[in-house]
Amino acid sequence: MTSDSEDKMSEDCMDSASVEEASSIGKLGGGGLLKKGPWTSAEDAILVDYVIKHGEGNWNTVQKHSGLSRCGKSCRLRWANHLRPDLRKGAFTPKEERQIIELHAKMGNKWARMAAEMPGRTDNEIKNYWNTRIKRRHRAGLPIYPPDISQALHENQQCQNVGTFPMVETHHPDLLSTNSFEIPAVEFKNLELDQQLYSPALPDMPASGLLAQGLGSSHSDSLMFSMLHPPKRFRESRESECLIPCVNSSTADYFPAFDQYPDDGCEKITQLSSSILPGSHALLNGNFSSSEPMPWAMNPELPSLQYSDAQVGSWGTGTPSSPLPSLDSVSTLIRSPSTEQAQSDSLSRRNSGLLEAVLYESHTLKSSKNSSCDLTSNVSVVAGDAMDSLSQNLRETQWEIHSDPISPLGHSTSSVFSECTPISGSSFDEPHSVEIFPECLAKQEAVDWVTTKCDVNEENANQMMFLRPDFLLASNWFGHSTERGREHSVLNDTRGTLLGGDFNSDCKQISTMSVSDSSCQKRGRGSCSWDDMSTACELSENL
DNA sequence: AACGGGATCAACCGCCCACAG
DNA sequence: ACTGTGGGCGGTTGATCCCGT
Repeated sequence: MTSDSEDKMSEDCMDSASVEEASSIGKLGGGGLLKKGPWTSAEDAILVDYVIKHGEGNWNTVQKHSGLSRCGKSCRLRWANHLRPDLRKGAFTPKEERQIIELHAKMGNKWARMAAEMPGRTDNEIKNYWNTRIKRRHRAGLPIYPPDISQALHENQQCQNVGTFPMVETHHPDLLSTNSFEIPAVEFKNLELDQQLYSPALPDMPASGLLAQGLGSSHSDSLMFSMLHPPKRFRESRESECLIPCVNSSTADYFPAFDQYPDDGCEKITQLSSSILPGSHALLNGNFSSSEPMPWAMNPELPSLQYSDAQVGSWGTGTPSSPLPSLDSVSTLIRSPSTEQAQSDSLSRRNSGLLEAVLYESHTLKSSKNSSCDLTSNVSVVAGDAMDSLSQNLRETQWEIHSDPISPLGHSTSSVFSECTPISGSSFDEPHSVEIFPECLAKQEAVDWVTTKCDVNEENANQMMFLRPDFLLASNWFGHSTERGREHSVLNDTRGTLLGGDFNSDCKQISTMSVSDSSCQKRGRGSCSWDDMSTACELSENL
């Protein structure tokens, strides 16, 4: 449908006021005016009935076949976001929250693709969650991504370069479609990293992500924006079906290594998650967080992927006020200089353009701290090496800045760097560390287990209920509490009842514990969200 | 109890792409 | 090659909820 046609269709969707008026005068139904606004249980039932009989698709025929006075798009959305029997309703679990952040670091604002990685979750849910989280973090002066995410990402950047795993996108369509930022897999073969832990996902860096998230220094803004803002959107869904082997599969499917740690709780998850974060937004987004609120993290109006020129400029220029940390403090812990040198030796000029900007950024960052660093100044480098160099810089940067134990990915970090993790008091990124004590992890696992069980049951319930003959008659199946216009799943409420109290309690408890014992080097997630934990930590500190 | 502001989320909007004719 | 249609996507809006004062 063309924009015009769709616009026309949208126009056909009259506003709520019109709906009420029309309803009162009997104009609804039969293909006349189309209703807008909140869906009623009856409408849901009609739509479900239609889908059962006709299947998904042909949404514009819903009105004709079912008499539902909704435009096709509205029907599709309602089905996809609320009525699908396989939906997982309810709050995101800590595990899911983590996954969202990781996926966003990897994909950017590709909500649909992210949703595809999270069975039962909708793009809308994820988008809302993310936007809310971003607002919160901005307001709190926190970076978008936990430092560990970025660090893990950089770690993985190299690990995946090993290129032994064929999974996931090896070339992001955005990149391929927009510029020369193609990173030949062969370029990674020379890299040596024996991080078995890591999965091999190759960088999946949407142009928009790379671009807006951080490569955009004031210097590179103009350069890369022109390069990376191709047609506004690049069709990804279908390509993803090819590139992502397990669309709509479980996390374990997408990240096969999960299968190895079915019971290890979030630690394994974080370990694994670190492996799925190839160069991406986080690369240049959240990983610059330091123990102080970043200026660029203070602008609450900027979209998640956008930073002011001043912000990004400060990265590249390495001004005295720049939050950039020491770059070389831990490089040897990560990879031997010889390895890096060897990679540098493999530089070529095949890839330029964006990569130049990447490397330039990398170089600038590093040189800002240590002008004697022998990082190559050649801005025309192999993509792999460019990213590697940048990764190295950022990793080092983060290592020094974020020796804090707060990050949920601390496990992965610690696992990667073993016992070398410096002890730090706190960080303002995740304002205060929420360290995972063994008992905390146990709680996390317990919560996850309960959540999982509930979800399973919920899904089963959905599926079974969906098959019940009285399903369509029982509009309350949806658990709609029309009170005050909101809809709540009965199941969700039940789950919330089951989890809510203890969950929150655990969060505060964990936060208190971690604040009180910053020497603990075990880092990772608690049983609550980062933001919740951050908030709890703040409260703890205030107390 | 009333109020205000932030948080949340369902729904919509505008744009775009794939595909069939 | 062109056009129309179906459908998907990301961004935005607005209603409601929640919580602190």
